[in-house]
Amino acid sequence: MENVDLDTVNKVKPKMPDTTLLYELSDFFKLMGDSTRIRLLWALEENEMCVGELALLLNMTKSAVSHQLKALRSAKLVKAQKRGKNVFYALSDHHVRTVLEMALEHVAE
Amino acid sequence: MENVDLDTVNKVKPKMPDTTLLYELSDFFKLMGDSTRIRLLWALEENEMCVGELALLLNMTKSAVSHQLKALRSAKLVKAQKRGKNVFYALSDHHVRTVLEMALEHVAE
DNA sequence: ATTATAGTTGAACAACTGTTCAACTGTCAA
DNA sequence: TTGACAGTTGAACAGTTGTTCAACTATAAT
Repeated sequence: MENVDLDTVNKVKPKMPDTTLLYELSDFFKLMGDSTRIRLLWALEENEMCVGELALLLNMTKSAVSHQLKALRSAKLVKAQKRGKNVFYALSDHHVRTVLEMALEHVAE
Repeated sequence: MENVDLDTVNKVKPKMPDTTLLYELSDFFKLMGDSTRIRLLWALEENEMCVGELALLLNMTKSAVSHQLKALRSAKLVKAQKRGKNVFYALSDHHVRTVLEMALEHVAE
């Protein structure tokens, strides 16, 4: 004897996005849900930088930075370019900028 | 003998947002970075619903749903209203809608 | 060739996260 | 008041995550 409105549930059910899409969506947000990665993205929005510069800027080890850059890279949020001994990273998509600004607006209110 | 451009680092450093803001920002994304919570938000965008309905819709226990709703509630993303034996949840802010659609656009490309 | 630096990688570890379970509160109906 | 149902809560557990460490590759300079 459940006290739920089945009509409501059945009305909403077909409007839910595809499961695959939902996972991609939450994976995207998961990637942003870490202060280190957010800082990396923010920094790269200002300037392309190599791993050592990013490490210095964020006061972290190169290893830690490299690990996080790898995550951002496999999500295609940043791209890497090797020049000499250095690997320079840059935003691959300025869609990211919009989302960041959007969220900042939400948070800052 | 570090091979980094200190000028770049020093130029970017003051442009980085305040630490507190960065944490709020990543906390916000962290909250979205879970498929259950995303689905809850999506569902509530269609209709306010009680815990039992949400549990049915998402095929989860009421307990699990309740736990996640609590997280969303303390972040002020949803609001609760008790009516009789039921507790109805609704989006407290349709800023959320914009961010979701924004991100969806990014993911869906 | 040798050495030093830049960056990457994988394993290990601690910290955190989401779900389950069981016990609980509060509300309605009989 | 008793019973049934809606929802909440905290502890426990497994799975995941981020950083560290040490070993590694690759490039440049001497």
